[in-house]
Amino acid sequence: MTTVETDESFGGVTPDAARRLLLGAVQAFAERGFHATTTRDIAGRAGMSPAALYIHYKTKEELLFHISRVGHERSVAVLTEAAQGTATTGAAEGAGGAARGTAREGGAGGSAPRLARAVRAFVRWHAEHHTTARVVQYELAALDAEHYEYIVALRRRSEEILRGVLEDGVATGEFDIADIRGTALAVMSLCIDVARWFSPEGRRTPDEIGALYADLALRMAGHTA
Amino acid sequence: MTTVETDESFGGVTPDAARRLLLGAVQAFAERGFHATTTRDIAGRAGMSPAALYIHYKTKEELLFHISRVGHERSVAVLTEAAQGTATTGAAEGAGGAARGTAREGGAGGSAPRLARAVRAFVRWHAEHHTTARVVQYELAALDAEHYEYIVALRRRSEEILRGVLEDGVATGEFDIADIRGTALAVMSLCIDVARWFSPEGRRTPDEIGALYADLALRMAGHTA
DNA sequence: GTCTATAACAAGATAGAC
DNA sequence: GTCTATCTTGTTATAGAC
Repeated sequence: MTTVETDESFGGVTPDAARRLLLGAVQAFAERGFHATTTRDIAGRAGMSPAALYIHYKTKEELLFHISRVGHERSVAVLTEAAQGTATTGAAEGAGGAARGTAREGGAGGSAPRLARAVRAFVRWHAEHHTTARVVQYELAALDAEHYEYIVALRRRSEEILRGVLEDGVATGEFDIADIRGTALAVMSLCIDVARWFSPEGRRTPDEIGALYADLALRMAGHTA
Repeated sequence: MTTVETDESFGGVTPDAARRLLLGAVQAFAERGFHATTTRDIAGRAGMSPAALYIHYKTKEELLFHISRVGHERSVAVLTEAAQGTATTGAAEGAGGAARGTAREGGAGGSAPRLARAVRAFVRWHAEHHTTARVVQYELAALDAEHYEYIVALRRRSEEILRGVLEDGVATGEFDIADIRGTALAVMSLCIDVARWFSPEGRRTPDEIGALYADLALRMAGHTA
């Protein structure tokens, strides 16, 4: 519980040494930031000499990119799954988009429970994986141009998913929102910032925060229970 | 308008060279982060040699502390002033605290307009001074222990002010909030994160974002117009 | 108060033995 | 695949002339 986040996100990475380096880098980057972290520190945490790092990753930046990529993919996956119900945003899916806009209210597929589930899951992820999330959210500037573009594309996906839920809810009359895009950004922003301030020593569990934030998001969306 | 933020926050700093260094440091820290910024870069932006920096500041960290301190003081002042009405939070003021809790609704001193004003002003500040705000909010970890404590104390002030407004509103029945502390933190978090994503090139002005966020905060507070 | 020059050191990354 | 040793570069901060 108060354990220092083992982070199963990188469980599939092989060989073993590469995974240990990734884990060490996540912790170091989260604690000190990318630029303040030395390759010696990372290698040390992985129980290796500085030189061994370069067998698995070409540069320190590549290590950061790897973390960012996996982290973003996980959080997008969590959000996507939780936001499922009637339909997600257009571009993200091939078939099944026809159901979008069907004025069906309430039920597991209703926009309100979809929004609540999405926010709760997204917030939970950011709290539970706050170490990874911090790196993922606040060290983007250290990526090189090409890698940065790749990550930004993933981030757009998250925004679109959330915006899709809000749009659906407005269409079905469940939500009352004047500025859908602005509200979607605000909700995203609220969730993301959890990574900045969350501490396992704090007085709330990730799920409690998720539940609170789901309620706040529904209020922001003008959902009248 | 699209000007690169002249930042009048540091207008009073003398001598002139010290102010130019502060301004250069803010820009550099915001663009690249504290650790990735070199003293050569800062001095260069101020039109000086690297050595000249050390006449005005003992270390690079001292420069960061100065920025953080002034920035936090400004944002707390902005929030305090905007949140004024009936009363602010207890500790913050000596006399006048007696009015707190007076079940008076509506008007300029009502909790709803106070919350709206506070959020709008706080958000505006974070957008307009996004360069300074970014440094102030995201480079705290680079401060040494003593300076860090000093800044954290200032931050607590902001939280207390906002929480005070929510408490007053619940007391007067203007707001409907189950978890006041959590909601206050969420509203703060929402405002602060503006510094991360705001861009002068974006489609909204600082005041427009402030207005949107004021509305969102009222919704989060369960304010029923 | 500012400069040029430099001390003192730490960083990322590589070479070559094992 | 990992190590020790090292190259190369760039960093903070200081010394001493002007």
